[in-house]
Amino acid sequence: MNQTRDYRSTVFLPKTDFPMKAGLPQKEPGILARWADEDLYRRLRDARAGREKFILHDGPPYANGDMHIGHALNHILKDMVVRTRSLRGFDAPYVPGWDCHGLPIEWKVEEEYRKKKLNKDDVPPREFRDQCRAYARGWVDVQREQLKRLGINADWDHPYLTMDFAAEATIVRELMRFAETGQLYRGAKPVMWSPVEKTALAEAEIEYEDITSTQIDVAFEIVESPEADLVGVSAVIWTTTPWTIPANQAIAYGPAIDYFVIETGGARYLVAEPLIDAFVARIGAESHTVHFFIKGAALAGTVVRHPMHALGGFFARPRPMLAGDFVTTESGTGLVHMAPDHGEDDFALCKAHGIEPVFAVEGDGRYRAEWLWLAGQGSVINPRFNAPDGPICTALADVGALVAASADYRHSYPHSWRSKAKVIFRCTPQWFVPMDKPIPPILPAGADDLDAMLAPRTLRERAVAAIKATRFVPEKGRNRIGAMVEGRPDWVLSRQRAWGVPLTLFVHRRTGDVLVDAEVNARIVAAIADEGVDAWDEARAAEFLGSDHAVDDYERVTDILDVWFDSGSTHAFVLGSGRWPDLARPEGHTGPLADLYLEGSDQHRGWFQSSLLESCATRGHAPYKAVLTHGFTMDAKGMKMSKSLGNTISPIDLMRDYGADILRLWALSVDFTEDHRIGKEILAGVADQYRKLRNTFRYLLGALEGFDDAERLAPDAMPELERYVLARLGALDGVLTQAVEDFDFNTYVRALTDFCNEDLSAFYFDIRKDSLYCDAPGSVTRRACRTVFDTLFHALVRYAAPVLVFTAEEVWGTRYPDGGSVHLLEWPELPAVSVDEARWQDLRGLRTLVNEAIEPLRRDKVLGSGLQAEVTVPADAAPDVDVADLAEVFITAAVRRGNALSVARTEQDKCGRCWRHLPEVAEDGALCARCDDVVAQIDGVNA
RNA sequence: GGGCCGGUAGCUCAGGUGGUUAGAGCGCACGCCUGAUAAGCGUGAGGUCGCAAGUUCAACUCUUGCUCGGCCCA
Repeated sequence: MNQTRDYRSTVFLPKTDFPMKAGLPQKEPGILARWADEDLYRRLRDARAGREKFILHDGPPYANGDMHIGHALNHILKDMVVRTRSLRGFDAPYVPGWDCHGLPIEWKVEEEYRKKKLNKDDVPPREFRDQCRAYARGWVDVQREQLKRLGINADWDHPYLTMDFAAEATIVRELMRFAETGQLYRGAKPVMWSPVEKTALAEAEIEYEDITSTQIDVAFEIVESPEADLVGVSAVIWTTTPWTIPANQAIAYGPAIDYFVIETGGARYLVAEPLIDAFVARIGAESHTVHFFIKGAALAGTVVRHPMHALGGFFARPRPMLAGDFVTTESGTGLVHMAPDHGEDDFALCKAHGIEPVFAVEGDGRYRAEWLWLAGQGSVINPRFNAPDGPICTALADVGALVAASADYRHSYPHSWRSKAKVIFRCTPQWFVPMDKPIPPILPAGADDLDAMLAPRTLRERAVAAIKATRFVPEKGRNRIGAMVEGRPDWVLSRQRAWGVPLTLFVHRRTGDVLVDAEVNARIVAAIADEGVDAWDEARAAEFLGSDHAVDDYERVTDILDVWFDSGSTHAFVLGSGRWPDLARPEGHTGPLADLYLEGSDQHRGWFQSSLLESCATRGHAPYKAVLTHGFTMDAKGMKMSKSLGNTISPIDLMRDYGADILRLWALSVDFTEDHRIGKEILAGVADQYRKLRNTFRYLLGALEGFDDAERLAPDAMPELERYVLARLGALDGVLTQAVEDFDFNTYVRALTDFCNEDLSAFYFDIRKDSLYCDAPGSVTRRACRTVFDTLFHALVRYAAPVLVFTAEEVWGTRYPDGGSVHLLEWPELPAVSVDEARWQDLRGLRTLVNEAIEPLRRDKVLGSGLQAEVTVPADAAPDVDVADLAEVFITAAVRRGNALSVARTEQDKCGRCWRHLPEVAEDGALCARCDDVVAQIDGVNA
């Protein structure tokens, strides 16, 4: 026994096959394949059958292009929501969907035609739509695989597509609800119109870019006025859209603005006072004289004539000067030319004075063939058409009305985001949903007259009320969508395109009324459910109208619906149709069908709003109980990602390089409610965090090797350290539970990692190494420790499962190879323990002080390991704790009490097995009493 | 140009209704251990809280302006 023996083989070291290095990119696909084989999604549905539902309704991404970082973030968050609710015991189904109709896809297909030198107009519409359908289908399949790779647990085999025939039929049915309740009207309004795509565009389809335009000053001769001195003077307007002059019908002035008549070069001009200098500079005059002042309000009743009045007809009509509160003196002349066809203010002001639009510009941007000036010419967005030497300016100059013209005005101008071409405001007949028209109330069963009186009267009022009733996370979303809904104009539903759901309406040719006939509508819906939107064909009109209506009496509307109407109806065809039994609400359910909509903050104007309006109009309430919004992902410097800047980061690349679990951990670590960043350094940090979590599991797995139930101890029988750790776990559980409730995932992840770092790795694991490695397997401390490890394992693997979906499965499978999927488990139930946490906090504070005191001795090479330190603590520190227990918690040799905190190197010899320095150890390398017993046992067994 | 939101250590984030030397984790530096080892432990250094005024006895926290960035809109 005098020989030093190597006791390594007698120490119970952690033992596991769970590798330290994850190799996620290689490992994850195999786990995905297993989930697919086992149909994990369906198994989870079965496991939660009958439970309370939590329904997240997936907003449909557009089926065009590869998954980008925004898609990845959005779907990871959705998956986290669904998985955490499922873990909490809810039945939380996840039916993914795609938005398939609309201009971008149509445009791509047209582009393919152009490449083949084909003209879209030569292709039969049906064939064209088939191509669009195939194109959308292709991207659905691509995106589905990319999203699956993120580990999203969804019903991938049964997604919803807005181009499914059943979906198209439901959208049509929803439109009919609007018609039935009088919430549709055909009006003429200036809408954003793209002459290139020949269609009206939604605001979402517009982008603004700086361009240089021609600016012109045009003189309109005053021919009548209550102010006699004004007759013969030229009212000067300034514009950057010369092409609108041929549609001019009035001039607006600001009633509060001061105007002057000035004279230069023999002509007299009416101009707003603050703008005189700029005007004079534009016309290049050397000098001018001021004649007289006139207040804007005094211009009422003044009439001018169009510079081209000699053309007769439309141009010969008098142009009134009208008061407009939108007129400012920021630029121009303080007089604004009014073309009701081509401006919102213009339209409204002229309408108020009985001046109607004239529809002079056709869809392709040319003037109508019979228009007296510029007939058949255009396009109006062509810079040369508007140029100082173009046809408009030339004609104006010829009649002496062009006072100034230069092609040098820089400003921001709307463009079609698809074609990048300039768009114009243009009056066209369009279909609208009125925001402020009184509509019949939708009342719950049992409502009385008072309820009816108090019910919101208009769609806008309904929407505002619904916003009040909705939970917003974060709360600021309520303010944002609320302001938009309160200020938004009527909803333009119609588009003059081919790829979309038709407005399946018949309009009476004489009365202009929309036909509302339940039988006709039923025939239309049935046909579209069978054949898709192609069924809305002129040849079928008689069939749809049936015997009650004469085909010749009705005009079949050929417009298609704004795609926002499609997506705004998803709640109807996904949640309300019964086609997805998992999403069915129990009998008698009222109110919103979705618990949650979760999208980027841009959707306040998009899907959140279109869904809100659609549902309020047809059901009287929002389709969702809560709305969760996330910000946008920026690059490492906080700048937005764009192809042109070359700073885009692809989630597909990240999964290849790091693995989906790293991407998920990133998404769930940042404050997604704000804009947030991603970059190399950030991902490196996330990867470090991941390794720490992984090693925590690895250590637990290793330490739990061979653990069985017989070893288990009740908390009451455990040392206080164990009960303290269980209490810490309980506190963590509370934080995580609340974080799930609040959708506060960054707190969730941080609480989890902090616990693993601070409470486990740096504290509990470190302290219990001695017991775990060296105590006899049957010892109370070791059994208590392993029992707590088991509890920790079961809790942590569940907490981690919604975040690190692949790693948690790997962890679970390592311990329970036949234990099924970790993702079928529910939230852990923890033993109830009570300890004085404050006392432990003090003790840990003392532990830190001890460590600080040890450090100088280490530096001076007096000692290395803390086990060589003999610590004196003040007598009043932790008075109720035994010094032996203090030594254990501090991981030092003996602790004794004295006056002040001090540390010295121990005199005791080191046990050859547990390396502790104890008085009973006869010499360095000999055994302490505890180890002597354990080794004897082991030798006995092996003998 | 307008509305809304945001800018706290290298990174990710905490910092009720203004009040002692602004915190955590990670990273980093230095050290320890070599029986979690491409791991574990300890100590430490890092912040004029975007900038500038103002209110106040006192502001990261309130007000205004500016700046940078973002979303939406024109």
